[in-house]
Amino acid sequence: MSTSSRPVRVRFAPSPTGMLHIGGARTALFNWAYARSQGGKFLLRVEDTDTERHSEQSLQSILDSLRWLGLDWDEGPEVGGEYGPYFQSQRMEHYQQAMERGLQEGWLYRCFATPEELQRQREEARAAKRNWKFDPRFRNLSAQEAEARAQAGEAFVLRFRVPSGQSIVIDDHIRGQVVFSSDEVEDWVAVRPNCMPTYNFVCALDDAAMEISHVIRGEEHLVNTPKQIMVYQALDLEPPQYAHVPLILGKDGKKLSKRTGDTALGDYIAKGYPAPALFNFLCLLGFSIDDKTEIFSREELIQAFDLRRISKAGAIFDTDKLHWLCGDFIRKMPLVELRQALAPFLQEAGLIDADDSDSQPLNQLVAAFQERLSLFSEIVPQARGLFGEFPAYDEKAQKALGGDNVGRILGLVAAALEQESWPPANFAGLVKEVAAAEELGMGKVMKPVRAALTGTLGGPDLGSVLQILGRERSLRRLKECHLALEDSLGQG
RNA sequence: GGCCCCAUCGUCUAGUCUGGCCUAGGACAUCAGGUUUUCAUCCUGGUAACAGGGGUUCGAAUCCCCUUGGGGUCACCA
Repeated sequence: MSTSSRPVRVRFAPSPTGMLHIGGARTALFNWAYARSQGGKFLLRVEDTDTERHSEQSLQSILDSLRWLGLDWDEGPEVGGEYGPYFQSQRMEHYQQAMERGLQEGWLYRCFATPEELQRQREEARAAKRNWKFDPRFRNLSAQEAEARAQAGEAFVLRFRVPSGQSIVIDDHIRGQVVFSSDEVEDWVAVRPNCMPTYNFVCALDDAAMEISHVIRGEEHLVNTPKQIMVYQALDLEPPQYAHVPLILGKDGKKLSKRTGDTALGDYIAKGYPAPALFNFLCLLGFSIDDKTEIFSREELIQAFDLRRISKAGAIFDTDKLHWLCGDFIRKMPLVELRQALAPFLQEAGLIDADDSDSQPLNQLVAAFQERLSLFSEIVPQARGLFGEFPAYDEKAQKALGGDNVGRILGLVAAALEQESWPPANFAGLVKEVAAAEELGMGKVMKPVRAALTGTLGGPDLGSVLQILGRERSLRRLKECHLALEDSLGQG
């Protein structure tokens, strides 16, 4: 059967050695989108052949991250499937068979060179500015001798016998035709001395066993592809189709790394990035629906997804645009949802009680800041000044409070406010009256009032601020500020 | 260094396969105005790119070659 007519089966194959990387998340996303757009299957396979490094905790956090992004898998951990197991550490029998076959058919051979020897050879070659491939001494050792040395207990690895003089052609969906010469490929290690197979070997073996039709992965794997294709050829199987996605770059133009910002999806979750915004943004990195569409839903993506619309060049992770997108999502969220998203951050900061998810002040806070947030966590410093203790006056506020008659004005506003029912029906009108009586512009009154109320000059309209603060706290802040100013006047 | 990939505004990109509709479109950022009691939002407008050089062609951002630049990779990691 030709690969093009095979049912679409794609996989994301994380190695549970840490949190899910942003790049990995996007790769998973593209795989998912392709499967969903083609009516195929999206599977997860855990690459845990390096027993030293993998951890259950990493796996859980990776699965959580994928779920958070809304990437559901049809086969894999926790859901099973017909092609399992989906943990490489549980697939040893499969690999064992292939090893034996490879040894028998001669495309795998035992290499007895020690790591130290190889290391030395590499260094020598580097010093002599020579290219070094591998130690060829064992490539043509007779089967009997190799067998004998193995029997004698000598440690060995299994190397893949790379044929010489061949062209390996990859018809990449994104990159077009890429040709490698087999002469450039070393006799790579397929099986470690402890019998654990290595990545390139199991990857091909499992992709074949799981009938993966399309391998969609990061461009850093492009150079591995010839090795994997050779495994298919040795097994007399047809390789899958490939699509190598460009890398996500940091501000420095290099592969995104911790140096230049958060690289783990978990970091973004913790900081309160809205999931649909991050989902959308990840798509925009290296993919476009058309010349205009910036914001789209999962359904619209599935509808429009096409491997041909993935670009070839690497993309810098543009946090400015991400923040804009997040803010846009937040502005469009129904208030109830936004409140639910914000509540955990406020609770964590001790600004609301665990059972307070629907109080009036909270609802007003949410409404007042909806258009001022780009991340959920940004509500915390804002709420702190309104729900918590009065924050210190910032520089601009101090300046606003330093004008002539400010103390007097605050007193007037406070007095007028005290006469009003609560919440005041028309606070702006009230301020206007005070301003008119004092023959001042409205701003001359609003500014100091705002400063007295919030300690700063920016923020939601004061009508909302009053409601969030409540009558008692509002009046207290105004009066305290008023008194402080009168005092300093009296003294000075 | 070898091999491989890539190259449009500062950034993400459309346009490239199937040359002409491109006086190169959109978005973010930025700048300037407007709305608003401040901030934010919102609206309007501006600045800003086909890396360079050769070809091919009536015509090239688009095809070919070279140069330059950037990236990836060279493990008993994945």
